[in-house]
Amino acid sequence: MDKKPCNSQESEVRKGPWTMEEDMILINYIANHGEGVWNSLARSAGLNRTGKSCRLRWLNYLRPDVRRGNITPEEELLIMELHAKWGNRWSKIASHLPGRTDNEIKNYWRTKIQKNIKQPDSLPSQSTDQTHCSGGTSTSHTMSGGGCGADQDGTENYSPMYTENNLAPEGFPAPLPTESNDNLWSMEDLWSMQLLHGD
DNA sequence: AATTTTCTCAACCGCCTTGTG
DNA sequence: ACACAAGGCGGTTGAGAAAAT
Repeated sequence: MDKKPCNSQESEVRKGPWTMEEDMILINYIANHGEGVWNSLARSAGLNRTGKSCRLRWLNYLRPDVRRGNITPEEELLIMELHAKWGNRWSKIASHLPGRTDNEIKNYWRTKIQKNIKQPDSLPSQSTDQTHCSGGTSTSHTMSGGGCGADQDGTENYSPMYTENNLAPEGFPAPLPTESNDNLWSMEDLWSMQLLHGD
């Protein structure tokens, strides 16, 4: 790791919503060079973003195998089961839901499930058995190192299953057909532009 | 039709862990 | 063994969209 703070760059670091152009740069760069070493990636790609920001953008939004759209009842059930088991270990839970990101699951939990827990009247049929885990969310940072290390099934990794009819650059899983097209304006455009720009 | 309220989601922040020199 | 930097994770917030009044 290079320990250079990269001098004045920091003052130029952009924040806030990503532009389409930035998305394209990031996608294009990763398509050609792969992920990893986010700080230098951000620099090399010419993005005035922090490595963290690039990583987040990629993982939560740009990654071609990100599955967007409604959480299915099956997924909801799984989320509740896993949450009951592990608490707020969102990334861990997400690893068992192909194409879903920890951020998405976290949001879903907070907006949908947690709300239902607070209003038992409106509980969906299956959520009755998990009210206990609302208290369990307080696992907070006790996890570090210990608890969640006991990952019985950490081996079963995330197998992208939505890779059909896609146009992805070589070596890339394809963009997923999503249930809701809200974000597709950018993703489709970006991916096709990325293809045009090629390598 | 206009305004207000509620909901959803993308992104940032701070802390912790891990890796490297 | 220690210090530093980067990566990763969970919590929180703000903006925009949708729904309700």
